[in-house]
Amino acid sequence: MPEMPEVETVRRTLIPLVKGKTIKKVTLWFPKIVSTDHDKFINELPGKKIIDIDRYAKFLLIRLTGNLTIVSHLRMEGKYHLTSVNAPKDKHDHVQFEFTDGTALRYNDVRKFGRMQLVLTGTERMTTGIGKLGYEPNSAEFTDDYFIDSLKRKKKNIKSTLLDQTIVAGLGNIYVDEVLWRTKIHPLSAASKISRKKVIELRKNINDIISLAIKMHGTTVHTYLDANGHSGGFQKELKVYGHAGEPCVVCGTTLKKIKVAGRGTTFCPHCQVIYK
DNA sequence: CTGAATGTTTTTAC
DNA sequence: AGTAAAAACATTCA
Repeated sequence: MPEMPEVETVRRTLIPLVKGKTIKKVTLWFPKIVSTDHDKFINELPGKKIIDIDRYAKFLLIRLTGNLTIVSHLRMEGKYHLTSVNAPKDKHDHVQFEFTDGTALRYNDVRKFGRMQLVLTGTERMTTGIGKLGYEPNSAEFTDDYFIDSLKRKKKNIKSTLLDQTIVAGLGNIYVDEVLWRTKIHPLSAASKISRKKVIELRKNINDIISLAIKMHGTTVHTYLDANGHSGGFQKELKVYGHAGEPCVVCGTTLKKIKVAGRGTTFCPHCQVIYK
């Protein structure tokens, strides 16, 4: 489902639904979603209260009393929704957090790719793979110098580089295509060969597009919905993703779709320059 | 039937 | 050893 703007939208819509609620019981209908100890997940959560929800890149961090944090990654299709405890279970509801007030937070995921981990608050970077991530767009650490220097040492193409999360964390397939189109860089360009000037422009566009997408509550292109079941608004702003075969809005050239890093990649063969 | 779909992790291959 | 490409995960839809 989601890249950083969608996860941020989920975070914002989820907080008013669950903050302050106390967990009464946890049910794992599809236990594999939880990749830490299942008994601990079921036994340690009852009695704990949800204090807040944070986010790093595409990871949600559900903060609980008792110094506990549930690290939740929605991967491709994960969704949260609040129901009454006795509402019928959807075919793809996999985890339920039942609260003391009779409501329940359910995790629904058609493809079952999403994962949750229960960790001690403060240890997330050590225990969950968040430690391998690069900086977030719009963070103080994501500077021109850092970005220029990081791209210089990469040996692969720019699309794969932006997707792998180790330099910038939070972009996914949709926003990478959009950002590269806006910066007029061909997705197969060697990351290390892009000029300093273009890298600076690229960083600005990453920041701008992510900010705008968050403002518009994310992008719904497949099945993404926020915690209230609402779709995003940024799909109206997409210029290349999902528009293969249509004319480029800048030059009119037919947008082309290829495969890069195993992912569908749409770009304008005329506007986007290849650096190699 | 075949392939592709918002993503990460694991395996394989240099 | 470290990087990068490929496969795996599971389901639905065109």
